[in-house]
Amino acid sequence: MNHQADTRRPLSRERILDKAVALADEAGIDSVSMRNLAGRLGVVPMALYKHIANKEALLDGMIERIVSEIEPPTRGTDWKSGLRRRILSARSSLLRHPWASSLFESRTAPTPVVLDYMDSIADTFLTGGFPPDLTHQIMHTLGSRMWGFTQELFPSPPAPSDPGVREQVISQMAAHWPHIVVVASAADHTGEGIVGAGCDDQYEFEFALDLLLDGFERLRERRLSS
Amino acid sequence: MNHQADTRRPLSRERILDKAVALADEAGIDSVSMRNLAGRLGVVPMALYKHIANKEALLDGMIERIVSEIEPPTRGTDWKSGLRRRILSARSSLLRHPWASSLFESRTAPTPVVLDYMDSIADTFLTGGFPPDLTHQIMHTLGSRMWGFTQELFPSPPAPSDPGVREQVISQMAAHWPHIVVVASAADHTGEGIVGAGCDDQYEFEFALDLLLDGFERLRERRLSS
DNA sequence: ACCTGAACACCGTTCAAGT
DNA sequence: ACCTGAACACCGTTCAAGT
Repeated sequence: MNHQADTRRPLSRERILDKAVALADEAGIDSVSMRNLAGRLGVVPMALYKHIANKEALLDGMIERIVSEIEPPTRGTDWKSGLRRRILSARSSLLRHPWASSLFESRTAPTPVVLDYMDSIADTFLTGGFPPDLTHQIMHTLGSRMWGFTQELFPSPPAPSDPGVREQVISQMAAHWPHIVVVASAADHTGEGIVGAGCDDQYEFEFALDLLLDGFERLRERRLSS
Repeated sequence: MNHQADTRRPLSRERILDKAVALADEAGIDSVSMRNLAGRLGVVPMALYKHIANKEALLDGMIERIVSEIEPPTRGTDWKSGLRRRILSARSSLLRHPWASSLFESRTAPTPVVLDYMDSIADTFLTGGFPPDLTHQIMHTLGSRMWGFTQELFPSPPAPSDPGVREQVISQMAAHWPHIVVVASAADHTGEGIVGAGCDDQYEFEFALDLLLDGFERLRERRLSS
């Protein structure tokens, strides 16, 4: 038994979720299997099933842990800065656990904790003067950015450390996809301008978030004035 | 052999991908396993490995099929309407295969076909007068909407067909999450206004897309005039 | 009440062998 | 050159049995 299993403490939902999150942080989400997790807890796989219905429930429980870390809404601010702050808090919560955003994407049914968060976001808009139908549309528009993440579909290859090799990779890419290379090299807010290195995810996230929030504000003004 | 395997035709990458797409359409992406797929082709699992490196390569090949269905760029239009048209074409391509967007989300490394598409999107912006750094930022902002989909994180439970039961579910939800119910019921562009039924995904997608495109245009004007 | 052992029906992938 | 058989190291989950 090389995982120092603590067989004295009894198993519990809490202890299982703690270990699941720790295991995912340490070895990636793929290593969170019922069997492996049980092994880490010094227990036979079936022992888990007395505390957690099945694997889906385990994953939902892990999501719950992440969502619980998000800052509660701050009262007394305008909708825009309050929301901005809260979403950036959700983001930092997600960033602490690199597996979290892909797990989020894979879930289909929302749990109560997830609904609580969405309810409070809806409340922020409604209280901020957005009519319900507009709130509906802009919440769809916000999408996963409500949880502080975006799908990273743009290629950011692990840039080779050797500058010569890197140069070569870039020129090979440029032969096939010249516009991608131009655009990828133009992330000049870090002052580097190198493919796969000059892109600051936090900057990009806030850029997109602010574009959306400004867009929402404009729609709200248009509604209120008509 | 109840899957009418055609043992006369030789196996090929094309034939494997055809069957994989058909299998996913018919039985869901989870049923696309190397073993099950091989069975449908009347062949032993290992036979696939002579034509496709591994499961990852199979999934990448399936993505390729989807991306190939997207309309090529139309020359002679302004960047905005050309892009809008192309993205909506990507969307209809994705909608033909319900498993496609979640498969997209799961991929990490872009294939050449994927890079081709992104290169042509970048080209559209650059040719349309966007400087490279702004193009970089707005392509991040566009995110998965470039491919015609958004994560559906808003709860849309399968609405019970019985109106009485439905009424009851809604009032139970309203007890815990009143704002969600208000907002979900407000999708009045279909004239229904019922949770889980009144929401038109295509309308929501176009709403969000247009908000983004308008935002991009405004940023471009600001740059050009400064 | 809580944990265990053995089993079932699956995975992706390897290796050496067949034709 | 292309396909096969057997095996390895895994999955999630069931059931009946132990303490």
